[in-house]
Amino acid sequence: MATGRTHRPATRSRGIPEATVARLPLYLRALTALSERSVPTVSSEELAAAAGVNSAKLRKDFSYLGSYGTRGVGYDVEYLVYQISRELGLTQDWPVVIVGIGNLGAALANYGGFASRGFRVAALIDADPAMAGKPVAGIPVQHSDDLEKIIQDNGVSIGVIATPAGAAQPVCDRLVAAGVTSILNFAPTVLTVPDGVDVRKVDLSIELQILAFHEQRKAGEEHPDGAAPPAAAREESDESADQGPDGDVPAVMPA
Amino acid sequence: MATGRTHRPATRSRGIPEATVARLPLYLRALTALSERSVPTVSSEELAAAAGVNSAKLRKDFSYLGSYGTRGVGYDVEYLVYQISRELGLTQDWPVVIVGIGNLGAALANYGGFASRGFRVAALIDADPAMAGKPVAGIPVQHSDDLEKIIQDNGVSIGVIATPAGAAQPVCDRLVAAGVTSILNFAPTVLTVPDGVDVRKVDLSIELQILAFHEQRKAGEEHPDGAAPPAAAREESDESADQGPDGDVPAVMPA
DNA sequence: TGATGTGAAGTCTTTCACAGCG
DNA sequence: CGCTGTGAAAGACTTCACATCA
Repeated sequence: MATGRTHRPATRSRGIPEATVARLPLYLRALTALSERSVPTVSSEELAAAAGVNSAKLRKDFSYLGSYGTRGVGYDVEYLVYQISRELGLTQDWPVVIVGIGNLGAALANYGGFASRGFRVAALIDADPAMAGKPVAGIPVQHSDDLEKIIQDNGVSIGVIATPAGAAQPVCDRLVAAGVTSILNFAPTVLTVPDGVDVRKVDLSIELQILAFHEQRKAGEEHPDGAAPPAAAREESDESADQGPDGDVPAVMPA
Repeated sequence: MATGRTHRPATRSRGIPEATVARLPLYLRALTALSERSVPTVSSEELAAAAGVNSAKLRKDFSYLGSYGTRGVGYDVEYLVYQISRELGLTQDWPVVIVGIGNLGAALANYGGFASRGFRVAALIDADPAMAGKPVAGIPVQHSDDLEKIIQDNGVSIGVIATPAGAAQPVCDRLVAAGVTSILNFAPTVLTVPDGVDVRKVDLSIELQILAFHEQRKAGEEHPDGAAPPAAAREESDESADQGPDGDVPAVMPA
């Protein structure tokens, strides 16, 4: 998931497994929906279904947080929402900067889910002087010359990189030097950061390639030519989360 | 709601571990960069560094594909590019539809990495009649009434959902019914699909929350001192470190 | 000689299955 | 009685370390 390139070992966080941390937002979303419907309690079974995981996993996950349920009853929705929010650090405000206000950066700036939970777009930064001052999603774009000052003035510790691949590492370096310790990278490139800095990547291209891999398999197994199909051609489904790096590769095809 | 959730057994595809599949695109990207620089061969060490993984992992990953290296020398770049491309199914054309042409959908449509590698945006679909006919990224948006026909006419098996959360499941259902078997979901919601359909999700909000979790820990563990110094990125102790002080204020929850 | 390929060991994650509490 | 919480078992993934071979 993240952290310095210098392969960091198991980054267990305060005893909570990374896999569990990655699911907490999922649970939180499901719980929030229940909360809005004024549902008072949920069983692990119900909540698990809503979050798309199995109930044993969910209970195990929650066990890392503490014993927040009631046997024979389930979990108190409001209480759990609060506990998970706190665990995730969402009870505080996180100013975020987005660097690279192109199509994607602008879409991210406009994305509602951003501001929704503790995250606040503190500034938009772009290297193009022509963009400076132009408002995007109601926020004026600032020039990257002022990146360091912007980070410091706003106490930003989370940065989102939505620049072209080539600009990503330099931007990353500047963000880190200015004090950013968490980066969400949308550029199709691997970022190198010092220890203590977390990087998560989101990469359309990688996700598509993974889908293509499975898709190819399905096609191959479905109707195996004219022979008898090996069992049924099913499997997998479910959903997944995760990050994904990489990005650009023309299809070459030597012999 | 068929939650065919009954544990899908395999997490492996054709003997290739899922974790490995997820890294192949990374290797491919690194290899392509080398190829463009006309580098003839790479060692596992070099390639691993470029892809941001460790060399043992990379060698193990490649071992699932076959023995494509030469002892004492390394891997032939062009040959590996081809082998991985083939394994990922990138030697064929994958028509893709994007449903939901809002800020994000439009950004995705414009994203170059899309078309670059075997993936081709076959159609853009939106529910807003006002969008119909309007070209985005040079492709005219079509109305969702015609979704099924569009899927079938173009032989689409991969769909990208960039609609608001509420529309995602219905759109997903229609895509699947029309023949789509792989879905990349950008909507912040859990999709339920029948077995045999793959879903991968990309969720900004979840990624940020995961970062916030770690960020919060850094701040708390830093120097159990006063305020947290920004610039100096402290590192997290690797390994174990089970003990996370984090004596957060025992929270009382909101009623 | 030098780097791959790979059993084996180690670590993390998921799942099972049931004790135990409300 | 129902559902949580959790040891224990199973499984997946990573890392080690070295035999192996070009």
